[in-house]
Amino acid sequence: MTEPESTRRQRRKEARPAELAAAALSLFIEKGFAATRLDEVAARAGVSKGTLYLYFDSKEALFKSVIEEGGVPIFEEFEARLEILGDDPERLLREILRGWWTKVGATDLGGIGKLIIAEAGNFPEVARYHHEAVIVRWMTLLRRVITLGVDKGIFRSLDVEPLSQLMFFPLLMLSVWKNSMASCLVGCEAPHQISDSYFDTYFDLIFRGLLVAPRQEPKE
Amino acid sequence: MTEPESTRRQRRKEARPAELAAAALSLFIEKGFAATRLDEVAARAGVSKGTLYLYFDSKEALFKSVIEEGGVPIFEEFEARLEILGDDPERLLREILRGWWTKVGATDLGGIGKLIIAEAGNFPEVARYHHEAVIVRWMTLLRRVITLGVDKGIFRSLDVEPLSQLMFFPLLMLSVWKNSMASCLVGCEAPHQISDSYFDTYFDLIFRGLLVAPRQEPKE
DNA sequence: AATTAATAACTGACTAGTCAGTCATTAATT
DNA sequence: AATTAATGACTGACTAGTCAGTTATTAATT
Repeated sequence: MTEPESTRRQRRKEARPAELAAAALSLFIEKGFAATRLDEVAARAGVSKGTLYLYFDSKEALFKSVIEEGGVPIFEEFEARLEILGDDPERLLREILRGWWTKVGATDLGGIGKLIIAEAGNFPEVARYHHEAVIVRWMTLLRRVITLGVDKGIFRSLDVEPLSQLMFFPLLMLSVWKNSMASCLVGCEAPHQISDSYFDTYFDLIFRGLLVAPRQEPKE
Repeated sequence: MTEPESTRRQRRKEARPAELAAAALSLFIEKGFAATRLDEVAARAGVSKGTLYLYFDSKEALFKSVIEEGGVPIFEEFEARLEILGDDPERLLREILRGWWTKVGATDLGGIGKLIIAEAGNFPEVARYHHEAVIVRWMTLLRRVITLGVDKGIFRSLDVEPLSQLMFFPLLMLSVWKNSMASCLVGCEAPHQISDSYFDTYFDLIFRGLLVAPRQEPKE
């Protein structure tokens, strides 16, 4: 009668790949590809290293798999939901930006951004894939909505390419920050942490910069 | 008569540390800490690995040195130059943002940002040092100038903390991007590269969002 | 229902290769 | 001649990847 469940080995062929991928993703984000030990990945997934090699051919294959599984499904799901919204550009734009944050930026998937940034030099083809399959598609969505707003005369006629990047970068940077610096600054006295009013100020600033006729702010 | 200079070994005690640090910085930025080989650092600096160990105690000491040398002097130099400017907040703000870009973001030093992001998980104390010694000081400068503008009634009275981050993040992200994704997207067809009008649109957007009374844009 | 045989998921000790760090030797400088 | 900067072969610790063996599970037999 010695810990019947927890110590006995389990056979769960279906669940292993996803569990291993999740463990690998979190460790790759924490430590980077090269500094991550496969023994540690296996341990975090609750299996031995040998099991890892039943499901993935090599460390690099594991890395590629983690990148390729993450990001794409979420984008496609989000894109599908967006279709049914109207054609109010400001509403759509807020929806996309908030949507990216809640579905990606604020979740574990946000760490993929940091990971890609860190490993692009070592895995250019993986970075290119992620760029094509995820980043470009989100940016294209943004550009379409911004162009819609410009055509309708609601948004100012600025250069759409840099504009979409300027919309996105504060969110992306925040997500990257949370997955790198944030965890090592715990306990550091408050200033220069990300405050709650970040999003309010973000939307205020960009929409005032973007709209032809911004709403008046309340008199003081 | 076989290449007298290039093959003969040189003794240049003074120049070695800086040359080794520069070689290490560029490789750490390209590949990350763990994936960088000390033989490669030494080769790039034109010496052997043994020489590296004459000037640095360990790989980690080399890393710390590279981070601690880079960034701080530039900030202090810039801060000193800024004193002699007037007290026009908009001009000062443009000067700081442009100054950061030309002195840091667009140079090799910009890569330190990417490096810190990538390695913060493995070297939290180094990340904390860089945060305190560089990031916080630039942000404090920004906040001081923004507060000055708000007090003078030139800038809108928004929350200064997120505002300074929102000013800075598009530049930081651009710098990080150039040191990670950019190099692996060469030859990728034009869209989603960073265009020349990025800065124009950046300043346009943030100052229209920031100023109480933005300049009128030219009639169409 | 109980026993036995067959399957394959899982394990971890092992191998082969890599790389941070050392040190005996070489050669430039004083 | 003495000093010391520079070298690169060497070592030992570490880890990606392997594989012979173990055990949970399922199927067949009694």
